[in-house]
Amino acid sequence: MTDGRSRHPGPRIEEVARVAGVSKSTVSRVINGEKYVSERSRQAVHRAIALLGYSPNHAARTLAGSKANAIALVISEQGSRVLADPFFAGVLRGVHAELAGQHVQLLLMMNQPADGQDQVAYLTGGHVDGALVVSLHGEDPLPRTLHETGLPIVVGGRPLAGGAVPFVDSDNFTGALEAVRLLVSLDRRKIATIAGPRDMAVGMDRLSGWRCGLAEHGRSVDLVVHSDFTPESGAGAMEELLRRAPDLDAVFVAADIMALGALRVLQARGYRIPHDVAVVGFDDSVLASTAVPPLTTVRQDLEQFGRTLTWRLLAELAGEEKLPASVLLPTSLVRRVSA
Amino acid sequence: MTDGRSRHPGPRIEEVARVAGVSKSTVSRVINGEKYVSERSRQAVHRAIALLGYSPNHAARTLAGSKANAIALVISEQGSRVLADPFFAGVLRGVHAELAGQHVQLLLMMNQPADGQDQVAYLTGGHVDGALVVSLHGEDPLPRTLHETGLPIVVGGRPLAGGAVPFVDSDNFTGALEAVRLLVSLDRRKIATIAGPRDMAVGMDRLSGWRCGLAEHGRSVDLVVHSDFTPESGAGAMEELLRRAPDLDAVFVAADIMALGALRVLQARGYRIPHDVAVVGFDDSVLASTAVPPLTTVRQDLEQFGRTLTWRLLAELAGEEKLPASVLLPTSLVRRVSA
DNA sequence: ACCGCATCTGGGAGCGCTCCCAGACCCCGC
DNA sequence: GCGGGGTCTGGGAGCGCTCCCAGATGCGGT
Repeated sequence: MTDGRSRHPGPRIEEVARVAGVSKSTVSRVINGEKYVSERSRQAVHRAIALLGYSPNHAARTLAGSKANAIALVISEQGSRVLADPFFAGVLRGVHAELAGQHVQLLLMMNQPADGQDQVAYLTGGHVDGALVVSLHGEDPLPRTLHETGLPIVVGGRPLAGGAVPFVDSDNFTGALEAVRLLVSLDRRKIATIAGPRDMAVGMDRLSGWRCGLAEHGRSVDLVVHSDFTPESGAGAMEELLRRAPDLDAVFVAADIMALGALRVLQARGYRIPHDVAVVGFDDSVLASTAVPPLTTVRQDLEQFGRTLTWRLLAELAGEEKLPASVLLPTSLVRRVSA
Repeated sequence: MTDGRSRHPGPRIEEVARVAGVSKSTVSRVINGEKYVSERSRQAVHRAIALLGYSPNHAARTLAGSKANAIALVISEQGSRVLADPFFAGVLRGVHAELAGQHVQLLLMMNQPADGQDQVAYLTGGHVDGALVVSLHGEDPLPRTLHETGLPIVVGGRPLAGGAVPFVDSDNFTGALEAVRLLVSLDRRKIATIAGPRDMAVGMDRLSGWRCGLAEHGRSVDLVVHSDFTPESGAGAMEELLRRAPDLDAVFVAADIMALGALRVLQARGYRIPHDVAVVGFDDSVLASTAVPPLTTVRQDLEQFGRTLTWRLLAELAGEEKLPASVLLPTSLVRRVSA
């Protein structure tokens, strides 16, 4: 059962050419969308392709041509930090959608601690035309390293490790800012935050938004506890906040998953939500709508994230000019019960 | 910045041959681990490869050879059912680990409703040597379709759509069985279950385990409500169970994520856990340890799942004989507070 | 001594494309 | 009329490998 399908199945370009009554050069031009092909030939080729069910051989194109017709999706799990799951599938769906009909293969690579050098070598070795690097750990050196080799890359999530690496990210700052503005408009006086870790841009940007939102109303920005995107640490952070300010009346939590822990602690302490303490999360994950009470949160569109990431890379590969160095995607406040 | 890296960077096989003082045929043999190469030549080639930093050109190997040196990871999201996220990243990590050092590219494809036929054509078109099909929807026809074309595939999760398609799955049946045995040993008299949907093998297998566990003690297997792996539906199912049997004293919930909803309903109704009602979940997701109270659950090792999936496919591609048609991976009970 | 077989080696065809070059044809301006 | 473009076309080299074939060498059995 292992094979039976011989060498390379299906018709070759030669055959398409014969059926279409043109040369294989012309067929190649049609496939690659070049100009200088008459409408007549183009039609004939398309008909022949459809008739024969022709699909170009990827390896041959890559070998003969000057591009690899493939991009890599690199998932960089720097250190022990594990990729946040919900994030992943959503983005992936977007990437795939954007790639549809592009004759571009999507190669998957995970950056395991061991194979740092190998991976760079592989990526810059001409196997791919560019890479999408999804790295939640902001100081991961990989994006910069790759960018410096000249390989076109786009990073998902703002890299902290500087350089002029193009990236796509959700507008975490503005999302947080609007969350705070909502809390202010609800007349909350003492607004705390449970922030993400300091070495992740996503955490820091949300923290900045919170700070700005308070600063623009002349409020104090003291009530910050850093945490690490797990429910336990969210609970721990909430406990500390309550110790420091038992009379707080609002918390902006930098991730729904942490908000779950915070909610639990608040309720255990007898705070009513949102009456005593208003809570706003971030992400609008599946957890938000099913929390008790349902969580008001900041939504980011992960599929859009993936699409944009891919679009940006493909545009660069297509040689487009004047591309934005980076893109911030809008977030939106989803109002539920907790605030 | 778009290029500068010329056609195909790095040394060719010819150059390795020159440096090693052998012919390129011999280098090729070494790379592919063929026999009939003297130890002397082998060493020389390895040294030359290391010296030059040579890495074989994937496209050329594929074009010249009779295999594609790539496998596909197909994520089949049949219908509107969205791939369960936590599942995904874990499995992926395992797949990648198993592939390390194998000179095999991992291609990612998602089966979007639109492109069913294209995808089959692509997969059977010689671009890949085999495929890993991860499909949570048991009646998805894709695994069977692919298998019938003769393309070597392994399915992650037992397919319901019959055929003799090789698969790897967690031993959901035994996991559920042991969960029930635990509940029985705790002297619970009225053990209900919140099951998964009927069209997913993962749901049905866990249900069977529950049934068997009760049957072996002559208990009734009436208290079943089907649900769909979301917290809301878990809550709804719990409500219905309580309506039917307010005096139940244990629930086996077929997924942690549903257990969250069930826990909430039980507590809202004033049931103490585990005192009044014991709850056992499944998956040991991150949610389980942080639930209140921490959830006793059945653990499946997702990374192992991915590794096994990949191992099975690679073994088949290597022409290994006597491979098991399918593999069930052990699960283990994780005892926490809820039961 | 011979033949066989297993072991090791190099040469060269060719995988299916893309890209370059040369040429045919047209329409324009002078 | 003729030259200089732009448009369209086909032929063929060659991308970097693998695989086949032919040959060279060694070692056993008869």
